[in-house]
Amino acid sequence: MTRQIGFDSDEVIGKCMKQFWDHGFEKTSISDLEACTGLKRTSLYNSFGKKDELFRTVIEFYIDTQCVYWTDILLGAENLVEGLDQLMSIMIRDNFDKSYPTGCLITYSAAGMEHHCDAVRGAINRAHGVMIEGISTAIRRDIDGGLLPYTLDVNSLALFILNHFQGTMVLSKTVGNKASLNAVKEYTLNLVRELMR
Amino acid sequence: MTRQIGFDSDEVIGKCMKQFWDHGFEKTSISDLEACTGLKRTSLYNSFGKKDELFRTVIEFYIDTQCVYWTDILLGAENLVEGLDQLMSIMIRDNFDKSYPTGCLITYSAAGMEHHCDAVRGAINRAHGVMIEGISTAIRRDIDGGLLPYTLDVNSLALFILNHFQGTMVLSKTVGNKASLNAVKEYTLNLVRELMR
DNA sequence: GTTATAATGTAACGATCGTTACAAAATATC
DNA sequence: GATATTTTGTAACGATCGTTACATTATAAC
Repeated sequence: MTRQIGFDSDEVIGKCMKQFWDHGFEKTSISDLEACTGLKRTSLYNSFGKKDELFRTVIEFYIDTQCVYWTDILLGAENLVEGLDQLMSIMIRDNFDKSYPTGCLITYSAAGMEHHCDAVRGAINRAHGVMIEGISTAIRRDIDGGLLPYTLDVNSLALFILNHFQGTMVLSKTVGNKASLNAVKEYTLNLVRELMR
Repeated sequence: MTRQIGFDSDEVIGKCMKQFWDHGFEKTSISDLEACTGLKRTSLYNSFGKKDELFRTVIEFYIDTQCVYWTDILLGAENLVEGLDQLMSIMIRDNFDKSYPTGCLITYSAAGMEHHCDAVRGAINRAHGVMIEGISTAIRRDIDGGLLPYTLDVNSLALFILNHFQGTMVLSKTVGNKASLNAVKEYTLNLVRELMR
């Protein structure tokens, strides 16, 4: 009975995500979003609401793709150390892959936490929650397998690892050097290995 | 021969610093700076140049006060572990002190690195450099004192510690909880303690 | 007190921002 | 093919942005 929408929603969200990821919320204008999606602002507003709401949708999309991509690597490995090694290597590699934005959309957004509306702040917190949950699952699996002591505080170790991730996402903006970040990686890996004895 | 300036320069820079620290570069308008300093835009432009240039000056001021405040704590302690323990505790405490902005001006600015001009990017890098230098000095002191092995790679350990700092500055925006961040701190401290054996 | 110089105050500039009103074009149902 | 409905395109809205031109006020040197 009516005209059908002429674009794939996920594809558009993906393009917006890349734009926000690259330039941040403030520095991405509606005109930028028009340019990167090929759509007119009216279509964007009709389908995704205001800039705030679109950004929230973008973060959810980021969680469903990027965060899940990361936790899948972590959980696809034999054990925590193996998974961390792979994941951190990939994070560093991707940060120097010019075809993708540097850093992390969530890290960037969390740094400007106060400027966002409740819904966006909720999404940012959810992203951290997803990462913590993925890491915690990997830790618990190793505890159950007898690789890590059952006395270990899962939450705080998971937060330590997330702390490392966030730090690396910041440093990859200033340290233009893969080797240095890989050296940092080794320290964190060694720490986890120590826990296994 | 001419009218004298009617304000203390450092005091004004300090007020601008707090504003940028709290709200970031983009979200701080010239009107905001007028409001927080009590000066008119003309005076700000006359004394400090354009927004970019003022921001650069603010970052230098941040280095000379905040970064030096941190490295002084690190170097004022008996050894690296002691210094790190004190410094991290103070960082966490200050992040929850409502009378001061949360997080770190440099972390925030580094996250949006690409949007800044060359001069500002240079200042951000210099800030990281100052921190690395401070940490490295503390490490070398322990090596010289026989507390740490002389085979230790100073640069990468310093970067690992800075990585931890940056992570914590990000997480303090989402983790509204001192105890969690202190638990993370303990992991990093234990790692450094392990290096001493 | 006159004069030169610089700080301050007022007001506006053009540009860009997010958002919306409204007309035009397109398509599924009848 | 006519009708209803929704997407698209055009254009503008008011607000705010960083910046500047210019008049005014204040002060040091003569």
